[in-house]
Amino acid sequence: MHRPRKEMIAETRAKLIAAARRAFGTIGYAEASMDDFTASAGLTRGALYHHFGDKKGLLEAVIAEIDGEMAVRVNEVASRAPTRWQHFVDECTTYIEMALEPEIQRIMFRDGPAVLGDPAQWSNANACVGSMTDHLTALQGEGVVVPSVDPETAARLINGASSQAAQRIANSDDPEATSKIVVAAFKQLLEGLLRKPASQQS
Amino acid sequence: MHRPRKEMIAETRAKLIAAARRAFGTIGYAEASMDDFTASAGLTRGALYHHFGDKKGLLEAVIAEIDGEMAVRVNEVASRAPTRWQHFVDECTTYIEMALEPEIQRIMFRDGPAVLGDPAQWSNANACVGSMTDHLTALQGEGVVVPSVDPETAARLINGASSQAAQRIANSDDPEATSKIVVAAFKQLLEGLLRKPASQQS
DNA sequence: TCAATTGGCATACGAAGCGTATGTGAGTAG
DNA sequence: CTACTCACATACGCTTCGTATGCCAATTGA
Repeated sequence: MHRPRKEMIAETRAKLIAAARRAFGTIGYAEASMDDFTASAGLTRGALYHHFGDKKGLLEAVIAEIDGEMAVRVNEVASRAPTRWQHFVDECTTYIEMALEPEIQRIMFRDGPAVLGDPAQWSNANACVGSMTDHLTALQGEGVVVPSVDPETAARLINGASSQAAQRIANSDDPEATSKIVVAAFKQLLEGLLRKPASQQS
Repeated sequence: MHRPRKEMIAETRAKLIAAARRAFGTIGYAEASMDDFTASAGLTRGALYHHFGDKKGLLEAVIAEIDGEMAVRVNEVASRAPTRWQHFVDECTTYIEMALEPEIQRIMFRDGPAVLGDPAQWSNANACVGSMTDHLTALQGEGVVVPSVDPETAARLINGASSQAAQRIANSDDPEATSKIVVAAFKQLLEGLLRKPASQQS
């Protein structure tokens, strides 16, 4: 039998990622003891070092997994929507909603950048921004969005605003009410990208 | 003599903050050994714990200092400018320029949020956002900015976009050229806040 | 001026946590 | 069946952190 072997290895990797994800998402990367969360997966640090090199390597793996999940969720919501612009806006607001989840917020927007540096430089995790960039490019082709902005740049800026939006909602006393206010402001900013019907440039 | 005593204490605090600021700004908060950088100031961890409680407390002090400096610099640039809207835009771009400095980027936008949490909740360091909020409020009063957005929320979102803008420029191969592209996209987003002359809403 | 006291800062100690070097046993190939 | 590979555990030393304790200069009050 060749399979059981490979399957066990894959399972070990998966268990480590799952355990680390739980730890990173709750108590945070810095506070998460490798001894503790590997033990919670029924393993030791030996397995961790073997598969991921070090703690940062494991974080990268966790981030890649989450990024993949986020991309799927964004695309699901994005698929339905009357216009492409609406599609794009939905994508952004979905992004904000996901960033509300403590695990995503902590790992993707807080500890991740602190430990691994600028997310734009992450080799494995940029599916969401890539999707937004594609839509902006298409919208420019359709004449909906002003042609002067660089799509990827705009996507990154929007990404930054989304992160702040999510934090503001999450830390609010009244998330429901705050959400309305924040999303409204966010959409208002997005309108800056739209080509205005009559006049132009200020 | 009552002064020398107080002066020595203040000097000790200042030396600790300066040493920590240097360490945090270069190698980063996590990698900065308290033994090392206190020694570089001719002191020990004893002084650090006495004055700041712990490493995080010292980081807070460093952040408060930097925030104060940033507020001064923003206000300097802000003072001259023909219109209030231009004033506001200049404020934002100055903010981006400051975020380009490695020390500020690392401490204020990377390690700070990772260690202390959402910057919006920092009690001592919010001068810059406060200033932007004030200007947005005034601009709404003048009818320049759409009345529907919450000023502080907008300021926070812009802040997030600024941070991303700075990172994008800083990590670029050609910062000069990238800067133009990024700032252009940033300003475009800001225009979403402007009340349009003729039509409205899309 | 001199004792008592405060408090600023250093030293000493214990507890984790991390990374590496090494060991071991199960699977695999020739 | 033997030798090798490799997934993973164990063991060790180093660094770092937090606290408990000690010391000495500066201040205070008589």
